[in-house]
This record gives sequence, C-alpha cells and structure tokens, in this order.
Amino acid sequence: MGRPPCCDKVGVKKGPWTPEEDLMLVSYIQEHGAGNWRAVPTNTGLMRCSKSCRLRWTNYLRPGIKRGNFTDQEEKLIVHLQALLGNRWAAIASYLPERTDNDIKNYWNTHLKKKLKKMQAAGGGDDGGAASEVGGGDGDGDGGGKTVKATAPKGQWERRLQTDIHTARQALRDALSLDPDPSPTITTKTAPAAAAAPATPAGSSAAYASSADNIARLLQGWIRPGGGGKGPEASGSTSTTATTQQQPQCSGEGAASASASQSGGGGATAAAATAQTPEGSTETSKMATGCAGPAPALSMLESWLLDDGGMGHGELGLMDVVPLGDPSEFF
DNA sequence: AACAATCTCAACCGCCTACGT
DNA sequence: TACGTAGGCGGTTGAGATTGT
Repeated sequence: MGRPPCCDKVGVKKGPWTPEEDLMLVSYIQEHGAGNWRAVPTNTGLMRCSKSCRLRWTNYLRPGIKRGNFTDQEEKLIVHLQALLGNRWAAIASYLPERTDNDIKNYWNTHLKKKLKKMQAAGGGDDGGAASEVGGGDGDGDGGGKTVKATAPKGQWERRLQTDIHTARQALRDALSLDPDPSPTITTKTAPAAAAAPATPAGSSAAYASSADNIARLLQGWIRPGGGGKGPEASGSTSTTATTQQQPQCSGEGAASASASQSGGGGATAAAATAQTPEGSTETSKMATGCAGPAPALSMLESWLLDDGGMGHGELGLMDVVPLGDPSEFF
C-alpha cells in the first residue's frame, strides 16, 4: 500500500546490458548482497527495472555459472528431469547448480526438443521412456508447474516436492543405468567453438563476452574465500522458494557461505559440510560446487544413488538432509 | 562476396505466490 | 481480512551470429 510500483516503465532502459551497467550492478551487490532488488536501481542509478537487475544477476553475472557446452550427462539429466517434472526449469536447474534455468530452458527449446523428436521419429533412442513421454507433449509435458503451483496448497506443494525428488531419483537411476555411451548424437554444432573457448558463450558477441569474463574475474576478486558472509548470498537472498539464485557458488569460494546461509532455515548441515571443503581438496568438493570439468553434479548423484542402494532409507535420508525445495543443497 | 535461412541466447512480458501494510 | 508490492517462474521474442547457397 502506498508503495510505488516496481517499474513505472518510464525512463526504464531496456535491451542488452552494457559492461558498465554490469559493473555497477556487481559492485552494488558486492556491497549490499543480492536481494532487495527494488532498491538496486535506486541505489545504483541504473535505469533498469528491478526485475531486470535480478535477472541479469541470476542469469549472467552470478558467480559459478557455467555456459555453453552441455555435457552428455547434463543432457540426460535434463531430459529425464523434464520428463518427470515438466517445464519446471527452476526445479530442474536446482539439479544442475552451475546452470541457470534460463540456460536450461533455452537448451531444451533449441536442442533437446529437436533431438528427442528426431529420436522418436527414428523409433526411439537411448532415452526411450523419457523421450516418449516428452515427445507426447512436445516438451510441454504435464504443464505441471503453473497448474499445480496455482492450485496446490503449501502442504500439498511440499508433498509434491517429495514426490518430485522421489521420481527424480528414479529418473537419475535410469539415466545412470543407461548406456553411458556418450553418443555423438548429442553433440552440438557449437561444440567446436565452445571447445576452443569453453568459458565464453558459444556464438554471440565475443567482444562482450570478454567483458563478461572481466566481470567474472572481478567477482572472483571480491568473493571472500571461506565465505565470511560478505558475499551476495550472505545477506540478501530471499528464501521462500528454491531458485537458481541460491545455488552454491563456483570454486568453493562462495560455496561455503552460500550453503551456510541457505541452510539457515533448516537442516542441510550435511550438504553444507560437503560444500565447505576447501577448493580442490577433493574431487567431490569440486564437483559439488559445479566447477569441475564436464561432469559436475553427476558424481554426487551417483554416490547419492549408490549410497542408499534401495529406496528405503535413502528417501528418508534425502528428505532429512535436503531442505524442501532446494535439492541442490544435496550437492 | 553477397544474400538468405537458420540458430542461439539474452532479455522482456505476464502471471502467480508470498509477504508486508 | 483485504489490498498491494516484490520476487520468482515459465513462455516468448528479437537481435546478432552462424551456416548454407
């Protein structure tokens, strides 16, 4: 009441962000942390809508984001999770900590949908079940997200989440038990370029990409090792839902603080402890923070699956350890 | 070399839910 | 309790890059 709307649409700049704007945003978040997005344009002088600032941060500037070059395993994960969860990209992204929901969504729409269609047309591929499910709705799946979200009360939502995690586990089990065959059908045409310069987005605006890299370096500079709580995750992030913005940060630098602050509400201590392992101390920690090479989260998933052997205690354990709504904690 | 077609992905839009007043 | 805003999510779009002719 009485508050002005978020974006009055007057004098709000649109379109691509400039490196200068990025820097303004980054330095603001450096000081104040991510969150309270409404205050960002006001305090930074950015002529951007608060939503735009949040989006820019979560999809592009946030540390720990991996771009381009989806691995075979990532693809499989996405395919299976999409088949199970529908187009709930944020939920799917929580299983791929270093990918943004936007990235996954784009990748699905541009690559995977076609591939699955092709596979289906060819009489099924290595992703049999998932592919057929997905193909049925042309990737729009059950349309689950909105409908359910809109109608399910909180308790139901939590139950649904449990079910999601359950089904996701089964899917992962399937995916992992499938022939690991890194079939070349999955290669993308941008692969060569990306292989040459893995850290930059394949394709567009190389010049700007280098700016983004600079910003990334800047970010690395200001994120305190050990996560003293100064990082963006320490103060700002809202916590009502599981979103990509709360994923562990890259290289373990921000990860510890991220996990620590994320777990604020509930348990998740185990996950946090894992993430707090100093960078490079173990392979697991690297993978857990999503900053290893090509197969980041999956080893964790594998151990998770292998861990419980049967669904029995595993399910319970998972629910105990992973705060509802943020399965990525588990990584 | 020039043009057209296709692809990629960053960003916007609108809707929904949670939360504050 | 009602109302309004902020934050979050998924769908869609359009500019730029890439590939094919």
